[in-house]
Amino acid sequence: MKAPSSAPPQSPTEEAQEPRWLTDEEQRVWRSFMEGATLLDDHLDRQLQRDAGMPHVYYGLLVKLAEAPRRRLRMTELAMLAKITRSRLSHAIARLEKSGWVRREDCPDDKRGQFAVLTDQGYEVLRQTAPGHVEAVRQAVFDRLTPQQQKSLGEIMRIIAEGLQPTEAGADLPWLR
Amino acid sequence: MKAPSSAPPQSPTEEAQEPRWLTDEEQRVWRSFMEGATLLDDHLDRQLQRDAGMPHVYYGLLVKLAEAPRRRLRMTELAMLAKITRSRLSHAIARLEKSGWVRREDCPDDKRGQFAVLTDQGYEVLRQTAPGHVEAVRQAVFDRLTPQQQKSLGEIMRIIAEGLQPTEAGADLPWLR
DNA sequence: GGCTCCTCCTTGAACTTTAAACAAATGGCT
DNA sequence: AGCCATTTGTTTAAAGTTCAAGGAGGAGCC
Repeated sequence: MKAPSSAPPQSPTEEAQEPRWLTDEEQRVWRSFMEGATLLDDHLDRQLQRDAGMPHVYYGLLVKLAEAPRRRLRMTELAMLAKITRSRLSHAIARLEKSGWVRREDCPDDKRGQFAVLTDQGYEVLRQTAPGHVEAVRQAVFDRLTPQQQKSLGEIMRIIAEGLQPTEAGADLPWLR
Repeated sequence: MKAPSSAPPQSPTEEAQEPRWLTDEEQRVWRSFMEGATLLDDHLDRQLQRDAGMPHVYYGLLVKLAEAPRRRLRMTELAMLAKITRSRLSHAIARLEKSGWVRREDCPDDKRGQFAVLTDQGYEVLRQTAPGHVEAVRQAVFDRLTPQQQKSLGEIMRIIAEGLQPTEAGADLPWLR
C-alpha cells in the first residue's frame, strides 16, 4: 500500500510493470473505508455480543434462517447467503446449537444434507434483540448519511460485492483479462 | 434486523418505542454494505495470507510502522492508528516478532513503554508484497468505481468512522442526545 | 516518603476462524 | 453394476481474537 520512493520501471517484458500505486486521494479513500468498516463491524460485534450473546456473523445467520421458508436452510445455501465458508458455518451452527437457537435436521432427499433450523428459542432471541440492533445500525450509519449518500453507498457496495462473488465467472480467472 | 410482522406500539412512557425498522431500500443498502465489506476483507485476507504470509490487519501494522519516523511506534499509538485493542496488538506483535518482521524495543523515557520497530526484513516483505496488494485493491475497488463514486465512498466512510471513533466525545454518550 | 489513581502493556483462557484433510452420498458414464 | 469425479458437510489443528485480570511504572497529592 506504500510506494517506496522511486522504483524504476521494470523491463517491458516483465509481468510486473511499475505498480499502479494509489494516489494520495485514493489512499485517503481507502483508509477511510478500512477504518470505517473495521470500526463499524467491531462496534456491532460488541453490541450484539453484549445484548444477544453472539457475534455479528452468528446473528446474521439467525436472520437468514428466520427469513427462510419453514425457518430452515441447507447448510450450503446458508453459507452462500451469509458469504462464509461451509467450514466456518459448521462451527458456527455447532455453537448456535449448543446455545439452543438452532437445531440440525437431516435432509430426507439427500442423505448428505443437513438443514439448519431456527428454534423457537432462537426466534425469540431475535425478536428481543432485533430492535436494539437496528437502532445501533441506524445510529452508526443511516442517521449520519443523507438519502443521496445512502443510495450511493448501496450502489457502490453492490458493485464491489458483485466483483468478488465466487458466482461471477471471471472473478477468479484473472488470466482471462 | 427483521421486523416481526406487526408489533403494537409500546406504552408511551416506555423507553422502547416502536423500533425504527429499516425500510426495504435501507435493508438493501445495508445488506450490500455488509456483503461487500465481508467479501472484500476476506478476499484481501486471502490475498495477503497467500502472498505475504500474514492477515490483512498484520499487513496494516507493518504499513503504519513503515510510515512512522524511524519505523517505530509506541504500542498504544500503533493500536490507535490501526483501530485495534492493545491486547490484540500485543498478540499480533508477538507473532510478527516471531516472524522476524518486527522487533520490540524498550522506551527510554517511560519504562512501561514499548516500541514496535519494523525490521529490515519486515520492510523487505512490505516492499515485495505491496505491489500485489495495491493491485488487488485496485481490481476489487478502484477499477470498478467512477471518480465520483470513489469520492462519495471516501466521504461516507469518513462520516461513519468519525461517528465511531472513541475520540469523538458524545459518541459514547447517547444520553446527551 | 507514602498513598491513590491512572496508563502501558502483557497474559491466559475461552472462543472464533482458517486451512487442509476426510467420509459419505450423489451423479453421471460405461 | 461398477467406477470416478463431484458435492455435502464435518473434523482436526493451528492461528487469530476477545475478555477479564494483573504487574509495573508514572503522576498527582498529602
